[in-house]
Amino acid sequence: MSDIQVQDTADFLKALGEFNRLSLVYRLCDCQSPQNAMCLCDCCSVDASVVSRHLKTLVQAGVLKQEKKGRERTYSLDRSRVAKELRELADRIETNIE
Amino acid sequence: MSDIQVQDTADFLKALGEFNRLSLVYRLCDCQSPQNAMCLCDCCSVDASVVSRHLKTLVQAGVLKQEKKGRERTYSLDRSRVAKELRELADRIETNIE
DNA sequence: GACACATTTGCACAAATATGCAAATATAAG
DNA sequence: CTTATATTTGCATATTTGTGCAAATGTGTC
Repeated sequence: MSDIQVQDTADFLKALGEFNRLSLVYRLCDCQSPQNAMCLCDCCSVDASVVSRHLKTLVQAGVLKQEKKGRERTYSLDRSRVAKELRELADRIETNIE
Repeated sequence: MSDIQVQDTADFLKALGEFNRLSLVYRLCDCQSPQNAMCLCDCCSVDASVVSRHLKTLVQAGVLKQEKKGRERTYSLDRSRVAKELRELADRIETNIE
């Protein structure tokens, strides 16, 4: 496994491994439609600018998808992508190479 | 989901979300028997004391199991625990609550 | 264009983190 | 007990990261 692959996976996990960001993810987990940033602010008690930055981090890590809707931007979980990544890691770790 | 549960999961992911620590995990992935710290030093080019600290972090996060063997300490992946945690998260994220 | 609202960015700062080195500790072997 | 080896800890430090506030930007509405 190349260093770059390891780094990519580490970055993906790091994006999820912070309290406020994971709270945002769980919050979006329960939403059927994309949500805008203002709405997502409710779930963590930090400044809107901080939420904006966390959302950006999650988009860059491939956890969220972003859409422009007029003056708002809406966010939704990339459910299949995140689940796939986590399951691949789980499989890799559980498999004891003989 | 309680704040404490979110924090625990975030801490677990954060432990995995660092290059050298994830390298250690992948390295142990390919080992059938527990390895000592000196041996594990090979896989990341940092001081032994740094490896020691990373291993401690991973043990505290429940990723690794530690055993004392004479003057060495050996480490092994808690494969089932890690896989279970990752799969639970994957399931939660993939499931769109109707 | 003027205004309102949503979001991002620049800046400053505190806290957390990763790191290396040297010293301390633990323990096996002689 | 002394020595050698494995690991941890204390300390200093550079870097990264999370945060808030104010200003800037983008965009719809009047």
